[in-house]
Amino acid sequence: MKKRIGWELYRSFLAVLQEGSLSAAARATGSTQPTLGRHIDELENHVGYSLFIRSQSGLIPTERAVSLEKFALEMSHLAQTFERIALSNEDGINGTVRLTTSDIVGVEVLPAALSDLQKDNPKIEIELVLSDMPQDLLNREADIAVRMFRPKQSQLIARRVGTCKLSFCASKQYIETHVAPTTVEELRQHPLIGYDKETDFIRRNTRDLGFDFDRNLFNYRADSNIVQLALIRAGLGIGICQLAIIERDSDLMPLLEDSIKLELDVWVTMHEDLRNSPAYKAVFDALVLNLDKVYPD
Amino acid sequence: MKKRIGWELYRSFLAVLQEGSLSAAARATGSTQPTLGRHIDELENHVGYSLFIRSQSGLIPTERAVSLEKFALEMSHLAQTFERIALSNEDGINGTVRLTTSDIVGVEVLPAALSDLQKDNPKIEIELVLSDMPQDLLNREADIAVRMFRPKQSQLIARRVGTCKLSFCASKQYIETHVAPTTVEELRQHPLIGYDKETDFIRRNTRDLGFDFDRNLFNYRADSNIVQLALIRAGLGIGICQLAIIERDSDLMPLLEDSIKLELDVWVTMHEDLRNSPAYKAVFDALVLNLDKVYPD
DNA sequence: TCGCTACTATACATAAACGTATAGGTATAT
DNA sequence: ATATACCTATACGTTTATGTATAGTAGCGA
Repeated sequence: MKKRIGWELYRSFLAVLQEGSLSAAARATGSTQPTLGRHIDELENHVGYSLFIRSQSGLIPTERAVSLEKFALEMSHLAQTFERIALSNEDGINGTVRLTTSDIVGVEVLPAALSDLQKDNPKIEIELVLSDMPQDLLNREADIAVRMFRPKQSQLIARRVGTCKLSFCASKQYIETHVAPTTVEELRQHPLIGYDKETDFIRRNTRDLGFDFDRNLFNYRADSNIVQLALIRAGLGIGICQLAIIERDSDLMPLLEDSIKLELDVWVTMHEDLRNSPAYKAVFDALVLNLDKVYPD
Repeated sequence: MKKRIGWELYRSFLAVLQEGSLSAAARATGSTQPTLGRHIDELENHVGYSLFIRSQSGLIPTERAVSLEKFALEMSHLAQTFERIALSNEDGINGTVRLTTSDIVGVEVLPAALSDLQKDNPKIEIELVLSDMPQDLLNREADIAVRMFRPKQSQLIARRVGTCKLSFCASKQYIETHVAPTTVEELRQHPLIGYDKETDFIRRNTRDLGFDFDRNLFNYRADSNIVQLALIRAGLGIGICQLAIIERDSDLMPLLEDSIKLELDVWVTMHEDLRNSPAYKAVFDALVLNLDKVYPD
């Protein structure tokens, strides 16, 4: 009531919450344990109740502390963005840009797509956040996102770069030791690799696919697409993968290529606040250019 | 590059930017002019360039400073939200809730709709922000919004509470001294009150209205709906107003009530982060309940 | 059981941040 | 012209915040 809470307290609060102890938070922030302790104390007697219970193994957040974390976290994202934008020079394209994509795109597609960019603008640093959450950009966890759906938020600049086709596939080794299926029905004779949890995204996109998908169909289940791909590559069975990835890997063979009509739009998205910063624009443009080749319409 | 920018600096930066001078910012933050000056200095030699040019009339922000303002501003909104949520008590519904609505709803409708709430929960404090921006909630400028369109952001909890019908109307005094129009065509004989700038919102909602709207049609133009209403009440002519408001004001008479088929959905919206805070929930529920009566389907 | 390594809490000296006071400058009004 | 009301910049003493050092406690592995 008396005075406003100092913003440094939010920062310390978040650090302790994330690191789990005053000492660890001190290491992470470059401060010291007593200082962090004092900050937490100050914050606590500001709000009037306990935010952490002290223990020998660290500070355990109370329920209310957890419920406040997201605000401090967003502040931290904004502070980072502020710093990065402030430090990105106007003449000469440089700075750190944070990308977020699905795991599979981050591992299989982006490195190649970004190599040109690195050549042209060696001073740009890229941070890659693998995640499927649609809200990373709004929370400022990332600056630019590559996503398989159209973003809904009006605060975002979005560009559609192409179509991502999916297909069944297996490793060459698997094909050589098994009889390749020629119809969808024959798939049931094979060990199948697929998802575990049915997400909204999967539900939406498998609805009008022609045949029913169900997690019980799969012999190997994994929610991570890179894990699925690793299983396919190991020759354990047949799975679904982006055609673009299959074609670039001589060890993978597409199967029943025309049987599955699953095409996803590929979008590159950026927060509109970053439009005027040349580094972000350069990365955005490079992604649009290169992903357009990877995912032709 | 060496150390992170202290979060207090962002706060001071924002204050100076908003207040226009070190001294004013000092007054606003409860700090002092030398301290603010030092903070700005520190921030500047952190980023490596000048953020303000010092003058006798205060500090004038450079272009880059302006481009950084939004991040500090959002941080400030989050800090405020943190504080308010932290201080809102769990047992006993209290705390400060910030509402945003259009000016006309804020002035004509909300006070009555909130009176019940105030009776039941005298400890809740309401701050009212009059604005038409759809993004106030995302920027954390407000906690709950009453809007005439469906919010697009998935991070928001939205509830449709009813339909807002619009109608032509005039003051009783005007009707008594003029011949009331009986057809749309006769409207042209009368002084009309309407908008000045054609916003997206107006364009969308007047498209399939039957007759062309154009700002040149209006003899009195104002973008603010409360101003339009004031002009109508003053008996200057015929304008458009919410039927709910017309019916509650015995001085206003609806005209050609069936000629204009313009119905807007009324939505109450809240950031999902606030769902668990009882004060916000109470206000949200009260708004849904009371606006449902004001705007029946 | 002993030693090692976590951790928090406290004490104390120091360095950093701060506020007060003041100088100096520039408008605007009297 | 002179007074007033702004503003920034600088100097200086003081408070405040911080880091170092240490004590005390719990857990873990040899």
